[in-house]
Amino acid sequence: MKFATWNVNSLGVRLPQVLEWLSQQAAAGTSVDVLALQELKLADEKFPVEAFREAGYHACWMGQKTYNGVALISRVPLGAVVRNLPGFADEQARLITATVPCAGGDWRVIGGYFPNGQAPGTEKFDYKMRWLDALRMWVAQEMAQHPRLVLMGDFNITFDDQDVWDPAALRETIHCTSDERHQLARLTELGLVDALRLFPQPERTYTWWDYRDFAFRRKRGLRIDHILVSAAARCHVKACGVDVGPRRNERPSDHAPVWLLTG
DNA sequence: ATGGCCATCGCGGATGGA
Repeated sequence: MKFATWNVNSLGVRLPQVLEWLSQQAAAGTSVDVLALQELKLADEKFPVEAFREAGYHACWMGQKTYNGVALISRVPLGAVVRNLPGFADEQARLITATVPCAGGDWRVIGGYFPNGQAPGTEKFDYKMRWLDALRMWVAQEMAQHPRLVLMGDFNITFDDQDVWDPAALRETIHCTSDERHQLARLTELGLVDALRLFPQPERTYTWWDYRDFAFRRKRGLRIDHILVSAAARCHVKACGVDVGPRRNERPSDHAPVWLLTG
């Protein structure tokens, strides 16, 4: 199985790039089985279900006009879909959970677009913390029922300074605060592993680069998109990496896809 | 020192992102 996550910053704009990337992956020998997408910025009725169907994918999604929006794209039909966090009232479409049937054992997949948080001390930061509390409860509950679980998406949090191009300058700024990292640590303490760090990665491996100031070219980025796996899932993990190729496209997303290969 | 880009909505420029 190959999993991937990609914040596309508007599926309306990026759909051709997503389809191109999926076909490139297939041509390279390992086609993507499950892709989590974030920042669709599309109302539900505008989701390009037909385009994905023609590419050989089923989909479930939770969209909203203008902002946010998440989807799971899968080669096989997805089951037991849950949208957003049960019990956490939220106007924003940020989470989607589904089961991927598999002969060797089903996979439970959660795709998330975590709140940005703006800056410590703001209303939006408080919302991010409350959302993370609710997410942790949900993931704990899901892990109890589904041992083989993958949590992936745009977390909008760096694990540590290795994920930051200039840790000194960005110390305690958004994505890098101790409060956010503490939340991320509590999430992993449920029994989840940061799959990318199971394998050696190139120096300065990031998943997001500012559109401004040639940040991508200058390797000034952050690693804020992650794939976390449960212990039962981790046994099957073969490789994990970031594909920076799509960041070189014309009119790229500011994020690059992260992928995970399992056996 | 400041802001530098991009998408959305909607037709100017504000808002949000990270």
